[in-house]
Amino acid sequence: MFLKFIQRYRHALLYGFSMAAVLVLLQVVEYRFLLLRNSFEIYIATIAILFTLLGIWLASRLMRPKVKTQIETIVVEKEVHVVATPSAEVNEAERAKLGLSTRELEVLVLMADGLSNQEIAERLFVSLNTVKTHTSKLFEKLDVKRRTQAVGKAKQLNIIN
Amino acid sequence: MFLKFIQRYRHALLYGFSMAAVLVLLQVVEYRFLLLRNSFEIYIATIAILFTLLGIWLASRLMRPKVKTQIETIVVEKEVHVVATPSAEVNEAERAKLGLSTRELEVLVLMADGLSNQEIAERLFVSLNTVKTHTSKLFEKLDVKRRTQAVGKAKQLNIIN
DNA sequence: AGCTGGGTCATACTTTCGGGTGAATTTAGC
DNA sequence: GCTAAATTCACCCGAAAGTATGACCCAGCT
Repeated sequence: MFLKFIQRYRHALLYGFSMAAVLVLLQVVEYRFLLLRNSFEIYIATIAILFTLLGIWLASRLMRPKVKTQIETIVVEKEVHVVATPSAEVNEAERAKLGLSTRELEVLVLMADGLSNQEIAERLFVSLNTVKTHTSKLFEKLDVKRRTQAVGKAKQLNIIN
Repeated sequence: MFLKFIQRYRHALLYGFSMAAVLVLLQVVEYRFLLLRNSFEIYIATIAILFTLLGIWLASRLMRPKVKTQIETIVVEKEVHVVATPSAEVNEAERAKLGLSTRELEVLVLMADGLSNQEIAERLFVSLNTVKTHTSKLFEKLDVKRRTQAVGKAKQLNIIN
């Protein structure tokens, strides 16, 4: 838990600590070297440059490894699939765990096929408003905000497909 | 000559001017707001944060992907592997076949994570309108009408994981 | 009979999407 | 240098999605 947090936000944390360290360091030496020579500007400029470099470093750190992490996590997911899913069973377990009703599940499936609410409504012979109600509850139960996320999460949990 | 120099190092110059401007600005207001409240640290921290952001921006400007040609040449090699590769390689072949640009692919990936256009815009440091343009072209190239379908098709084609 | 959960529908409102169009700027390739 | 593709951004507009709230019906349970 805690370790994972550190792992995940290690760069941000490191940045924070660096910032603190630099500030402390600069304050220690400020009286003897900088302010004596009436060079407040140099002091600020130093900080500016330092933190610009830090920003550049941060950016290069944060932008790269994203793809890698995704791939790795997905590999894990796939291993799970192999070990424990004959598809239709986990399906039911997860569905029950989340408290999804049959109707909501139907909507979810059609949603995953990329149908619009209107199309889902026509397919299920209900009104558009009804579909919206279902999707709303669906999002609530799946703890997501958008249909794209709902589909993603549902697939990940093996509720559908 | 001189114009070309400006053209080429426009970002660096802009950075320099920004830095100067911020310093001046901060010095103008420092006496009334900051030092009055005995918050020298806040002053420094503000500068640090500002220039960190500037650094990040600079980095994302300067080290942006210029790899288009490389990718396309590599694609040829990787098509050889296509038969026997499950994830990351088929990726490239299909991407090239559909003519998806790097930026479009980035948008696609974030879209598959269930982010809204606004969130994607913030993540990529571009405007909402730009993201919309990308999604439009994506839908066209993937021959779909909605983002849900785009994500589904992309996953099916192994363009994204 | 009363309560509960699922399903249905509505109205009103806000936000997000997506289409269409045009345009400036960069970059790569010729 | 010129061209083509890529990237960026803007404005408008209509459609779709999503939120909030309330209401009605019905089957099953207590």
